Amino acid sequence: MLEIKYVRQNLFEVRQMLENRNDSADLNAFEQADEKRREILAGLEALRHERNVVSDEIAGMKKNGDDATNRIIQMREVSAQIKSLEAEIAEFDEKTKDVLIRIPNMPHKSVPVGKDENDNPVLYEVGTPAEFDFTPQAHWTIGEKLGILDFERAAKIAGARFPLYLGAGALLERALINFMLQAHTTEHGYTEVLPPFMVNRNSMTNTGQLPKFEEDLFKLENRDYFLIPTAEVPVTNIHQQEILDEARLPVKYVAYTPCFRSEAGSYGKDTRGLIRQHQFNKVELVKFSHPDTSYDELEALLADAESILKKLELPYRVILLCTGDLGFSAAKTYDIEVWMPAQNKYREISSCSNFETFQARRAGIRFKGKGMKKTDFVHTLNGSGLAVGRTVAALLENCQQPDGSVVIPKALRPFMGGKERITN
RNA sequence: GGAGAGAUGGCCGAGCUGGCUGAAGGCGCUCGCCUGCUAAGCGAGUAAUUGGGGAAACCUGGUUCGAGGGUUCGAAUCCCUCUCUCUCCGCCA
Repeated sequence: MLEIKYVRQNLFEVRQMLENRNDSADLNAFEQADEKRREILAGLEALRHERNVVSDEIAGMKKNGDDATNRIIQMREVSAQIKSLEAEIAEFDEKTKDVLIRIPNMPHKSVPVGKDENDNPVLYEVGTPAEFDFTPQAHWTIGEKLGILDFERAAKIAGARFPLYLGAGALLERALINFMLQAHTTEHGYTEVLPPFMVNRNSMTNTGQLPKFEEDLFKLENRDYFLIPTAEVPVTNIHQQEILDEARLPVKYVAYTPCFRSEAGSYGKDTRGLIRQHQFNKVELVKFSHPDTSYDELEALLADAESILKKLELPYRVILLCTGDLGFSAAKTYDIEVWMPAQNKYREISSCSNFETFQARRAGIRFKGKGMKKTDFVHTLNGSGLAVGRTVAALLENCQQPDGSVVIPKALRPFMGGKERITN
């Protein structure tokens, strides 16, 4: 959420931002309701002041045994007025909040203006896609032939867009999770957490999934719980409504969780394979940073995520999301895209973002340090480190052999019980 | 599922026969004093949020004692609803 004062005083900039993001938040409704609200508030506060003063007077009179009946009668009227003004102001309050909570974050100055994903600049490429002297197979073909992925049976169990890993496939998924957690905890200084996989409405609102994107989420019936679409939600909410000690910053967490997404509106996209599933595993990095250093932290976060791909020797590139492709809550986002030989293109495998104070303001996550008179909002950041299912897909495709087997990258072998290759 | 207890400031914890309590006391923290160093000791200060005035120091209004509603001139304190936590019993991993 943007600060209400900021929106009030920078209507032009906010309007421009909405245009750059192709967003339709109703600023006019905000402007009107906000003005009306402030107008009423002035009168309301004066009346409240009167009530407070006279109530004290009445207390004094009663203490002295004086008759306070007149004042009490007079205050009855004031109280009634306060009550009606409060009802009135609540209406406009709700209207302003309703718009405010649907306004996306302001992009960082370094974010290029652009219409959609085609305008995302490629920053750099790492590694060279391997040359195959045979036609590389899609990962789902490789997986099914090796008997480690079974989408048909998964569909019987749950439906389309669910994975079923078997044997070495299940082991591979688990090994990758451990491998990533190991790297981030021991080499990059993150603290491992294992959070709830369902959260309440409030937590979803804090991180920005709600109220705008409810249709993307799985919700439990008859209970106000949602399945998490990313560990960002529970982990960022660890510190909601807290005031952190400045000396503790940055606070860094890494969490493995499954992620659940309805994928509403993506019918026909990536219908085969592990790329787009209703349920997938992800290792997520989350940081609570001092505002002054949050963009350094973003670079470091990106590097932490990249390091996994480097260790796995998978070719990838890094792109910068333009305004038209930027997520609702993010001020700046780097996507890491891994090379997929069968598709002959790069596919997103990680998304690393700085949310600045957008989520912190919604969630009430602040910090205070020595010499600070007031608290300040932290900057929250997060990034996939990495999406595990997509890593499996990339690994199967990039490491496939002419005979249909898959060679396991050296760095991963200790997590696979020493296994060097997946064969039939 | 049944029966109880509770939710107060960074933390612990009073208050809860309505007004002088934005909130005692302690811990922690900050500043000063003292001490050869450390520890101890002494003194002062220390909630958040939002509006107005001021260059600033600061002055000043409103709101906030889990959330929402009600009673009242006035509520942390009384009433109702909800959420969460804890204890005991039952059941179940």
